[in-house]
Amino acid sequence: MDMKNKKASDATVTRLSRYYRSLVHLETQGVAMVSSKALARRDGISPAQVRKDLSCFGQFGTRGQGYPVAELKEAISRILGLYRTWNVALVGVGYLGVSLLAYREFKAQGFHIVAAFDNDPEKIGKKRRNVIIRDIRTLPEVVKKLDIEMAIVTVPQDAAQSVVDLLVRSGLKMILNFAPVSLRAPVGVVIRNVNIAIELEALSYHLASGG
Amino acid sequence: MDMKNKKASDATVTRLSRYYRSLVHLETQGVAMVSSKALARRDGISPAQVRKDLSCFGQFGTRGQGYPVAELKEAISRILGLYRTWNVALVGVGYLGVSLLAYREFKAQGFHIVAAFDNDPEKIGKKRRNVIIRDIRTLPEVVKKLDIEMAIVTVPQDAAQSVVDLLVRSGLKMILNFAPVSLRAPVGVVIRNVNIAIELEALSYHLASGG
DNA sequence: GTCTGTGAAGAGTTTCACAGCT
DNA sequence: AGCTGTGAAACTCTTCACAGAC
Repeated sequence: MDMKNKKASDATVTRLSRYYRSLVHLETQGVAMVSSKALARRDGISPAQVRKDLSCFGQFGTRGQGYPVAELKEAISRILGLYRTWNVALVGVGYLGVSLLAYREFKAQGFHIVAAFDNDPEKIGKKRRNVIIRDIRTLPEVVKKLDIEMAIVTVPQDAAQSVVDLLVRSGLKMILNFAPVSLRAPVGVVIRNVNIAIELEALSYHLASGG
Repeated sequence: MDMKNKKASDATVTRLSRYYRSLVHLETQGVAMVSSKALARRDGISPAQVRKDLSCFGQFGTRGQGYPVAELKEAISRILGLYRTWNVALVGVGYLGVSLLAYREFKAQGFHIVAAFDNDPEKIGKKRRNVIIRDIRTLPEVVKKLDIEMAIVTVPQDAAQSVVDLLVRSGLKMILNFAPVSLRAPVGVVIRNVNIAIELEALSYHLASGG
């Protein structure tokens, strides 16, 4: 990967994902070129922000013209690692876990959930959405055998830290955590947290404080 | 609400939710006082950050002693609006929607999903997790009748904007959106987005760019 | 001594504004 | 003319450091 990558912040990477979606949409509409202004408006972002974000990774536009939709889409797909597929493990097959197994957007972006794990003997061995549920204790070997690089954690709070420890011991470096708890992991392991209850609390803050 | 509220950023409010969870935990452990340092360590945050965050809303601590766990918990619960219950509508009863209906953390924090809506005649009239699924067209009247103030949107991309428009017309001001698309709403309406695919993309960025 | 509360400094992010290309 | 790319300015958020309270 020979992109210049000055230093993209987390916020920049997140916006890149948005641009990507907009570009996919524009491409299906047959649009060939798009200006930072037009891209920005679609996402409620400033045109300068769009240009700065993109400038972290190279020069994709032509002055006076704008950005070529297809090429920019390709470039972002390479930056975000969407040009390839990723094998993903799902740990914790509760309601949320099952709904993620069925989530189409994942497969569409190249994220394949190839294994699911749980510790409930009732669940182990069964299939949900065509994925077999395995004993959590087999995780380290399955990770190696299936070449898994990412994990999605949807276990209860209490179990989350020990699951993360197990994932780290198994060599995984990318974890998406849905348990409502702060997790510790060694440097080099990237954990992203999705905390649905906290999102609602942020909303209720606005109402409660007289928004 | 007579708190001083200097100007709490989104990040501050999110951290408040974390502190709240830690405080709940500490209270069950019988801990009476906690220092900013101890609170911070539990969440991987700096002690100064904890103090600054709290200082947005008042002075809750005692110098030399720390913060009284029970009182601080109460105060944050008031700030975040957790001292009361909120009636919430769920729009879009797909896999994700159903899993949110079953999400215990919501009820524990006072968020009650009192109505679910869909536009699929197959689903309308049936119950999932003890909540009846209603015709989306009845939303405005049901919102009024059941005193609903928040909505969770789990419909497909294409439908998301029109659902948000309907919610806004029905008088809702707080929306939690799970559709992977940027939404427009008038000022005064707070929309928070949870975009699960984007989270995975941010992870894959780190791996793809040689993390 | 310990620990909070907070102004000031530092770091990071966004916006501005304009040079330079088409 | 229109639009990108980017240094500089503006703004925001975090950390520092210390006065003041126990």
